[in-house]
Amino acid sequence: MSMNLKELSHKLGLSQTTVSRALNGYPEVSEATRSRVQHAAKQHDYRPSARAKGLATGRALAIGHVIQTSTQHEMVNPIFADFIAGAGETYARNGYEMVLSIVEDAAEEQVYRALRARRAVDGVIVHAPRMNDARIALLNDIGLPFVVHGRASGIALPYSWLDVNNRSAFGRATTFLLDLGHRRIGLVNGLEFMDFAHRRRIGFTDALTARGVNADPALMRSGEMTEEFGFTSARDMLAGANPPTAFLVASIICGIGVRRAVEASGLKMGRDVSVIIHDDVLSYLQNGGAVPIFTATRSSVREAGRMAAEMLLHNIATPQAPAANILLEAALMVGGSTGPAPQKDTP
Amino acid sequence: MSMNLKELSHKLGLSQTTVSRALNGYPEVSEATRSRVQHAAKQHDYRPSARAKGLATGRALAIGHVIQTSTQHEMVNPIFADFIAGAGETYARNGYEMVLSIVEDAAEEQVYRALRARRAVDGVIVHAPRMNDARIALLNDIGLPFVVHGRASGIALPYSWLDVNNRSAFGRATTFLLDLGHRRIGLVNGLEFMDFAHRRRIGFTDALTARGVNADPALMRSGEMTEEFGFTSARDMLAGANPPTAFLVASIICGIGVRRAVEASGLKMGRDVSVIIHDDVLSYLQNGGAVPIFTATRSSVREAGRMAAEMLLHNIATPQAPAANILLEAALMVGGSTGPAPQKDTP
DNA sequence: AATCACGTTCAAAGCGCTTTGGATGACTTT
DNA sequence: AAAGTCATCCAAAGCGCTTTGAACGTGATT
Repeated sequence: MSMNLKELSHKLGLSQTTVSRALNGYPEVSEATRSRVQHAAKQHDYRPSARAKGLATGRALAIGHVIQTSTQHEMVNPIFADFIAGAGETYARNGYEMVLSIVEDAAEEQVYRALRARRAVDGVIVHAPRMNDARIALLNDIGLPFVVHGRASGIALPYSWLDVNNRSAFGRATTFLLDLGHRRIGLVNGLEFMDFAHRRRIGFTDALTARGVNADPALMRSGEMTEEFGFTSARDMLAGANPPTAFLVASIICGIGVRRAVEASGLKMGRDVSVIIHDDVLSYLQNGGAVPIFTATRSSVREAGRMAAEMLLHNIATPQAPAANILLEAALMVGGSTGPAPQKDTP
Repeated sequence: MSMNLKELSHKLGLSQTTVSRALNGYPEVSEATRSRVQHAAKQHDYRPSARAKGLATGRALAIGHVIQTSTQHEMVNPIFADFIAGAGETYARNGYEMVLSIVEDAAEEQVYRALRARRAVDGVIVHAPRMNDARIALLNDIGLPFVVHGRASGIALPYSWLDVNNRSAFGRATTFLLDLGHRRIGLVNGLEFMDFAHRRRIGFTDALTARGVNADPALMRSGEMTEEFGFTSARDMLAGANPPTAFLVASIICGIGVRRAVEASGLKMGRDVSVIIHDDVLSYLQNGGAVPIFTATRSSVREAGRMAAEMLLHNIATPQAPAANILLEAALMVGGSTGPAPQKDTP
């Protein structure tokens, strides 16, 4: 159907060398022939075969994203779609392809090795790093360029990452609640072997102790960040002896569950109970319209995808460059879900 | 780093031909040498270069997924992550790769042409078909195998698709509400140039007229299926002169917005207002735990991804086979969001 | 007029596989 | 003993590009 280099060059009465060079912008081609070639290429919709080009150049012109799905829950990370939407824009602009591997936790190492051995990609983005994540050493080992979305506490050697300042974000949110008079604050966190969740808890507890408030273990939950988890966590805490007047919640999805629990308890969010969520600015689950539903620490994951992809392409282009790091600060946006702590009934 | 065929065959004292054949399961190799080769390959972690193999065989061993993101809203289809999680499992089992292209609506045709011309993929899955979707003719034209997730009304020629029976699902849900005594039912639908949304409306209105109930245009909204859209649609309808006692809602995300509006109006979902959603069984946004939050028409989009991928691989393997179609019936699952219509105050 | 430099073009090798069309030797068959 | 079968193996061509090294013609230099 569509033509190849041989046919195109034949049709033009030129050698494959010249045509290839004309199209790839090499200087040793006269401007006259270059434009003649470009015209013909456009006209016949010629595009070099990705495989042949990759074979010849040794570069795959593709980036891998390996996404885990826990066997038990079949859970897909909800921020994933927006992250790759952002990254995909960067790839498209630079002539790269994005290849996705879905993999169960256990087989993950094999997938990275396979990507490398088959020369299927020029680099990978590491998603959802855990503490002491083994993938970082592995990728260093096999020499596959990578950028981590997040960080992995406990890893000594330098590596490229892009992360939100989770500690500071949750610290500021906690202080904000304290300023409103809240003293009993519930934390609805992600799984704490995930690095971001660990950092968020540190930010939370540090901010509490800085004000002389004790972090009550009964008010801290961690789990897979589903709506149901938000609901049951908040419901149980609210049913306790000394219930919280505020919640700090790891995601908008959890936050929706928390709201459901608050309302199921006959309370009103923003009046009886304050809620702050972390908002990744998911395109399909925006935090309200003009005025945010939830007060939130906010950082666009789509933008993170764009930037992480750019870092990676840069790493690939200049392999000798040192590891780069980007730490984004989340914005604390006030919405309708927070207010002053309700006055205690005085006897 | 990792070795190639030449090195491996040299190390074994065999020709490349024999090693290649041994690994690819051809019969003209003795069992003794075959196992010797397989051992050595495993030991040295040899895997054929994807590019070289693709070039030699003419097959890409990759499937393309082109996902749109409207320029205006930067909206990513929320069902997307789970669909490709399902499809990815199928690909992994069959040695295929998944390549993703993010594209703005306008440039879509170009992306398909490019995938074909560059021989980057052996086939594609078409997501989110619109009515009279132009992509179907295009793909037929350029001869790129494809399977549509959904259908496109108005297309004459046969093509492979896998779809949920949206008309029947929304028809049954409507009848269910009518049986509960509801007569004023609001429809919160997707954009109606999307084929699935169109079919759902037909199912809804047909079921109403079958019972002699008029479909009130004031009770039908269509838009991008965000939480905010669900909220504003329900809020406005509830504020009308003759408000609905029930809602039929296109997705769980919209449903969450509808619930917010119901509660903001001081009403209780399941008692004052009934709500039925369509539930795609998104892994990160499950419809409650043991007992569903929302009564729902339910069909797993992850399972759809698995099946669509299988259809496509089958189409590729046997190109002469006729177009295949799969129509899935959604399950109507009763949850806590529906109940009998409230009695009208009789004067 | 011979040499040099330069801009432009090309033939051919190579990337790492698969696959075609033999070769080789052992074992039967006649 | 010659011919035919069969199971194994191999050399080499080919997939569609990029890139090396050389050739060619033209105008400037000596």
